[in-house]
Amino acid sequence: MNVLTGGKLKLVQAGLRLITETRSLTSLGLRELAREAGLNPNTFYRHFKNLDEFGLQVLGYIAADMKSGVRELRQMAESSEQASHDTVTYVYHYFLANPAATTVAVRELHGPSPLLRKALEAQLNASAREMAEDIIERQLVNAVPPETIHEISRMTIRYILFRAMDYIEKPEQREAIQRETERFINRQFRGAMLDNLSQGDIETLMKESS
Amino acid sequence: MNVLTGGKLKLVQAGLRLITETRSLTSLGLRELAREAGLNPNTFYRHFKNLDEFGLQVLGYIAADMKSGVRELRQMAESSEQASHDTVTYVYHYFLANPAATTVAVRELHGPSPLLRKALEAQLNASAREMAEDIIERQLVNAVPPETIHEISRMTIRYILFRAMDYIEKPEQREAIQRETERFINRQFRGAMLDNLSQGDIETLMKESS
DNA sequence: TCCTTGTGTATACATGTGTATACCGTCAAT
DNA sequence: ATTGACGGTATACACATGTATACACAAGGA
Repeated sequence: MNVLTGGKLKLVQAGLRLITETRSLTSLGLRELAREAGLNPNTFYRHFKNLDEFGLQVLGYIAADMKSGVRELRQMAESSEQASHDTVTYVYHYFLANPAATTVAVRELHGPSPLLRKALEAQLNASAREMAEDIIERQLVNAVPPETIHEISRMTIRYILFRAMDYIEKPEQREAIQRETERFINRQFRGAMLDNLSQGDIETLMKESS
Repeated sequence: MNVLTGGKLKLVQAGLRLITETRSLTSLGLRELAREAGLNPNTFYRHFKNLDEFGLQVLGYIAADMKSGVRELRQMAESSEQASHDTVTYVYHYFLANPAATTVAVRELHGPSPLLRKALEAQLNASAREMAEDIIERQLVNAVPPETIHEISRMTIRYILFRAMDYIEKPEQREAIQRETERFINRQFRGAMLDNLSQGDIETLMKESS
């Protein structure tokens, strides 16, 4: 049984709630958690060996959740422009719907715990790989070699996560952030098409097209 | 007198030392700090009102230091490729030489304290503005409108900071990270040159050049 | 000379923390 | 019907934390 019930669920939810407010996963206290969950402090031990295990488990659930979310992303899209727009829209909406999970991910990705950092990085790389393979399979940008697509995917995933906090916290900037992210992606891929051209080549190319 | 002396200096240094190890600025304790500094816990109060003020001051010193470092960046560079290479080299070396300051910046940029976050963001935006104005003044990429240069600068600054932790912690990846970052910047600017072209335009352009 | 100011120390207190031990109800299996 | 695991509780302990008050001592100006 992998699903959360009862006290364990309450504790995890309490953790996510606290994190969204002001805290970070690694700074949560056992008593604090129990208090927020409305349980006796010692109940914590019924479900987790210590706080590290708690953190890892929370991360695990978040990862599973995100993964199932991203999987739904495999949709139709005619062009790469279209794809980037759709993807960005979807991902940001996901972040907005799961602010706690997003905050955890952003905070702990550079947080003080090497354990959590490693786990999160693996998770991000997996997402990036999926994204890249999707792009390659659907031949959205076949002018760019696969390895470059993977690299850009990794960058993009991180950039989006980076902007996610602002997206969540500053509603009036959401549209701007989303468009900015789309520009980011498009410039990366378009720029990558010119990777093997020298700067001189590009300058003459630009003059020709004007 | 803006320079740090005696106990105050010791406390700030202790803070930076602790942060580089495992901690984050906002999670530092007053007693912990004093212990690391070899001082009596209450000496802390002689210099700082509370831990928030301590954090802000530390950030202030870091910001001042970084600013003076970045200012030295205004150097000669023939082309934008050359400039991006030089800049990236310099910035990463700076990070390497100031791991504590870098770690603080990365951690707190998305950390739990809104106060520190705001302060850091302002600092980053200032750096990005400087970078953009430098690029514009020296006409390194005059095919791209100023507003776009500013946008790319903001993205770049954040991306570099993002990668800084890996750069510091994984020596064997440093070269790779640096080259990756250069590609990032070049693709952004090259991609931006094509901003006002449709996807069809680009495809024909690519075919012509082959 | 005295007095103030700056810096560091010592002691003390209330509060919060992680953890250990022991107790209790529910419920399913034997 | 008894047993044992599971989830939850109560009490207690040792320790760390932020903070308040009071003391010490050096340097400098009046």
